[in-house]
Amino acid sequence: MFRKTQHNRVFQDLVDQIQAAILDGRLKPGDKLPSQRDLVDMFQTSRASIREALRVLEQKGLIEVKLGVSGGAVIKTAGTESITADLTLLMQQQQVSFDHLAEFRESIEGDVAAMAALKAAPSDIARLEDILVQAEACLNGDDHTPYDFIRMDIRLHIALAEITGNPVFVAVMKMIHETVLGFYDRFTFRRRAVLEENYRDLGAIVAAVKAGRSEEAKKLALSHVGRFNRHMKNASHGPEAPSPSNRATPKN
Amino acid sequence: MFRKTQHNRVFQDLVDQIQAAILDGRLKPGDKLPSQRDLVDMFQTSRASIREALRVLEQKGLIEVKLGVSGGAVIKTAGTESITADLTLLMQQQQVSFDHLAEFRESIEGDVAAMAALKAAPSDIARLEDILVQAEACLNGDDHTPYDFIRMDIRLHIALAEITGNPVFVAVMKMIHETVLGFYDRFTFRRRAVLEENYRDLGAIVAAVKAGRSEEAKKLALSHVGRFNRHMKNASHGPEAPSPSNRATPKN
DNA sequence: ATCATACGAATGGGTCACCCATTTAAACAG
DNA sequence: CTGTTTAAATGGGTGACCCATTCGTATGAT
Repeated sequence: MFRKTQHNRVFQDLVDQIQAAILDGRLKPGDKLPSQRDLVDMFQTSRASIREALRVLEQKGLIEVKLGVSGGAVIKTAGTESITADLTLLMQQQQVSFDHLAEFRESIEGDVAAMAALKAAPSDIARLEDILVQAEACLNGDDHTPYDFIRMDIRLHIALAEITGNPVFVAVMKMIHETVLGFYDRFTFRRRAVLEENYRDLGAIVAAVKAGRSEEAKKLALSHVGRFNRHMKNASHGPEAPSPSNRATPKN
Repeated sequence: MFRKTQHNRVFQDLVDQIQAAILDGRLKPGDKLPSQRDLVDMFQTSRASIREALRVLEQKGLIEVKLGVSGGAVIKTAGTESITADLTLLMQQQQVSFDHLAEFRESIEGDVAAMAALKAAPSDIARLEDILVQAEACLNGDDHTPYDFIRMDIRLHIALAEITGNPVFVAVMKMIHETVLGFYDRFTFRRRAVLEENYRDLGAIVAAVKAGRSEEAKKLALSHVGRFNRHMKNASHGPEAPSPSNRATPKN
């Protein structure tokens, strides 16, 4: 039951030690780790092992490695990026279908909108309305690009999640929308009427949030998501079932 | 806009390629990657870079590396381990609190129970009832271990998610519960009355699912989760805010 | 023949001594 | 004072090498 002698690999020890230092607060975001060569001296190990450890910490999203003199590994501010990437990965592995995502969205977006309506501060409202303005620009601007409008749609939904103040909702929301984005390559909306309907939905949701009407926001978000999903379904006339495009996890 | 020459690090290219092969299905769980030295020949790179790539893939939970002759890197079955580890990490960084998780649970578990009530097949009911029997054994058996009962509680909730047929719910549910489990080291339930109340809740939920009463199942699940969260809150009388035990990411 | 032991090959883990590209700051020329 | 060059420190990368683990196989005693 006791662990075997030296059963830990060297790089794992390094990862544990550095991670513990970060979690204990001995290393704060923005702090810089010693150079790889100094770490070699400190830990009495080889540079390759040091680098494997840094690679793992980097992948975990705990540090960021920069090049050049006085570059090095700096402790990153905690964020939800890595977990979003991992969940996206899991979804791709498990062959999650668009219907699965749609069902999940319908379960969660209503609650998010309702919570946002209860918690929104004036600055939050301003941010939402700013996104609305940008969305309208994408809709009516000269360079009318449906893809940009969708980006704004997603930004608004994530903004709602951020208003809840709950990072779990933010992480899950980002994950869902980033994965959904993978479907747009095939089923991009080209009908302007659909986009306009979408825009009106967003405006109504923001108005309800602004007024603090949580139940109304919830109902609007639900019908919005439901209608969106139906449009996506109608747009999918392809031979096989929709599946996300096979790009690797982006920007990781 | 085009990426700079060789802007990718070598190990990142390797990670992307191998990961894409796994996600495409060209590499299936159980398959074994070539040996590190063969990969050196195939990719025309150094062994150190190969190993950094394998380390990252290992950390992502995509492969498992074994020692000895005819050891090597085997593709792992998709799992939620790495995601759970990441979420645990976030919680340790105090970015996610128990309250956040609790709020999220209350948002999602009701819908899961309702969907399960609508979709449950007789075999699903049998499985739920089997779990109930085991939970009762943990409660009344000679070796009365609260921890085992909690495991059964979690198994039942995950079983409900599986009945929905939606892998997104399953993944999210596993993630949440496995993370919540990290709190039990400090706030283990020792009062038998709480456990019994929990058990009655579960029985009622299963009964509602069996009868196909989705709304009733939803309400029961909501009150169950809400009461559970209140108990957890009351149990936390410690000086500081509840935070998961500081063990490193388990078995990763 | 059978079983136990010893050996050797292949593998991942680890180390060392290098070299290169990038980046910054100091030194220098105008 | 300004712009340019240069040197140093850093992370990225490579190849040769050794070690511990593991397993198949050969060897040998029974």
